[in-house]
Amino acid sequence: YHPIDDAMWKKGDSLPYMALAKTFETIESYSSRLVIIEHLTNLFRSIMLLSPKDLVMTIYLSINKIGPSYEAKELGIGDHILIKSVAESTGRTVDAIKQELVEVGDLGIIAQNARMTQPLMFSPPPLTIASVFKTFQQIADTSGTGTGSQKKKMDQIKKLLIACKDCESLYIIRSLQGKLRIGLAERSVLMALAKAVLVTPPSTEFPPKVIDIRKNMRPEEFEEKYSNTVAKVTRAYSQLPNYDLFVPHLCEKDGIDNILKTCSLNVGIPVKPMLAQPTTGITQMLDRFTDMEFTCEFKYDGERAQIHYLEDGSVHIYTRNLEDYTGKYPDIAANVKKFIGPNVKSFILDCEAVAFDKATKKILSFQVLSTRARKSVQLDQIKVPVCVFAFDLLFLNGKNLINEPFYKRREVMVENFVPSDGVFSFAKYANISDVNDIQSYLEEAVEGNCEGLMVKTLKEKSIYEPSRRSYNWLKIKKDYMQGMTDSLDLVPIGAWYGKGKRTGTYGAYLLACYDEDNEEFQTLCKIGTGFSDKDLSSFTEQLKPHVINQPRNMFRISDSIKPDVWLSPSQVWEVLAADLSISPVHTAAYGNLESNKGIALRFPRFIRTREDKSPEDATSSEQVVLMYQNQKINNHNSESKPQKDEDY
DNA sequence: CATGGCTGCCC
DNA sequence: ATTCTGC
DNA sequence: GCAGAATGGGCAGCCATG
Repeated sequence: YHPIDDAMWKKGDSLPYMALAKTFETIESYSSRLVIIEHLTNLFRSIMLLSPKDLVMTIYLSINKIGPSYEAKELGIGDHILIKSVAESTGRTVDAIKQELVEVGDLGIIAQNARMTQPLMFSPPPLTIASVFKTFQQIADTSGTGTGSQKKKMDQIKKLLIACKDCESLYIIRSLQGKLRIGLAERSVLMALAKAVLVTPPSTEFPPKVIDIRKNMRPEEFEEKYSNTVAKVTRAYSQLPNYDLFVPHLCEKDGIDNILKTCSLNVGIPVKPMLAQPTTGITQMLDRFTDMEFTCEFKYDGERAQIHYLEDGSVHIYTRNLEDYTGKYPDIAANVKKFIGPNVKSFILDCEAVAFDKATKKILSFQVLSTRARKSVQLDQIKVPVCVFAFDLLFLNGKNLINEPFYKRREVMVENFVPSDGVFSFAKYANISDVNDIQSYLEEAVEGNCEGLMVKTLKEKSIYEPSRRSYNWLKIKKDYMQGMTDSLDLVPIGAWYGKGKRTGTYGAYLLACYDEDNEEFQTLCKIGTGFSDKDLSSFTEQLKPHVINQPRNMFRISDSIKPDVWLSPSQVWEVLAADLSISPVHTAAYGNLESNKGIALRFPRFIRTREDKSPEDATSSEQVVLMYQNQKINNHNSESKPQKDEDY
């Protein structure tokens, strides 16, 4: 590939959106990530030479964002508005589009196949990367009640669609849906970016001296440089996850060499957080950490909070996905001075914010935390107080700690922060390695209203490096472990058509338990995970004969749940879940715990069919209530309080 | 001005 | 969040 | 083992509708 001669535009031309759309089309036709990355690399090489100003916008369009999470506005566009837009621009009804969606499984394909029927005085100019990106930003900026902002958004979408040629509408629609689904996500985009700057080094000359560095290099030599570059680039990005700032540094002369310095950690700018991989048992965990020292920590059920404290005393708080949630937690900001040691001037602390009952000094459930207001919260209006549980320290007093081993980071954290009742605490931990000790520690964690344990290496491979392996930590929850959580046996009574790679089969089902007293099926959850591809197609076949036109009278269903098809009860499926919650939409044990509310499953997944059971043998509503009441923590949040309190 | 649907984001 | 799948 | 793409419950906040 020659990045100048083979590009579909010339230096000085505006970068056509078609160049990106065609690259997406190619990428979509391959499943090998190596091939995918090579194609995107080539596009990036051309852009860096011919239209360098458009590189950042192209990256954003490739990862489906319009800016860094912590500052970008959202599109505020969903399937509803998109279907309406496609319907209007093709002169068809919303119902017709929805009907076709069942067969096609992809709104983008429908848009691509349709002829746009808007009358045009003259054909609009071709889309450019800049015009598409700008329109996306304008859509995000469109807001306001009574101003018809949704209509305005639809008009902007329709304008885009009319200007689309060829496969462009496919990717415009998918971008607006927030799902490109071409087998490319941020990690591969970063690898392609790294490869592009390596293969065709940024240069002030045009054409540059080096078009393809591989021509003067042995393949092994290139491969080594490449993996080195990827490591540096992804590392740098995780320290400065902002393409507006990061890309210019990368494209400087010697950008790669200096990238870790030019894109260093900054207090006030979020860091990509370390994440954890699920582990099915203690043995598996021990296998992963053979011959390494590790530590076990309670895994609290709250919200990840990366707390930044700047020298000027200001505080910023970011979520797991780098959203700015400072406005949600003014109480944490106000409390910082209560929990820092005397020498602390600035820090980045990795924590979990957990709902906390000050009276009983107990942790409250995630569901309670989620009722907290989220925007511009005033200190005196806080209804759900939180306690911060800190577990890692990434930065202190101007010093970057992410290259220190975990035991060291923890040491510095414990030295410099001060637990404060109901306000701040260290995540409880123990440096244990014996299987039985870990087992009982896990039980203790669950007893203490936690989800389970986090397991982390202390010395070897213990630096804070989300770029290399984003799942370098392990998590153990009791529901991952066989025999530690009761499963449920439930009946599919409805189904939804699958989308994307599940087109042609049902993609999700509505499950119910059986209420013996009323002889009715009551819904407990939808389910869409745990199925192998084979399961998906065989269930679709098996259940087809059981499709019914109307829900049976013996189905208790809330108005807000409308499956694409109803099913007569015919099978029983074993299902696992992490928790049970009070539900506004599901009808299991309706009114039993709270008036007008039922019970639902949290994180439901399919395990297997229960060939030995018939629908009436499914888990009963009574059993569901018992399971709810047996939870260590629930939303009534007290063992002493009777559960039934709806009438007094 | 209340309600309900849609969206984004948390898990 | 959980899970499956191709590489 | 990674990266990507299917899918879950449930909440606040925003906007249209009546």
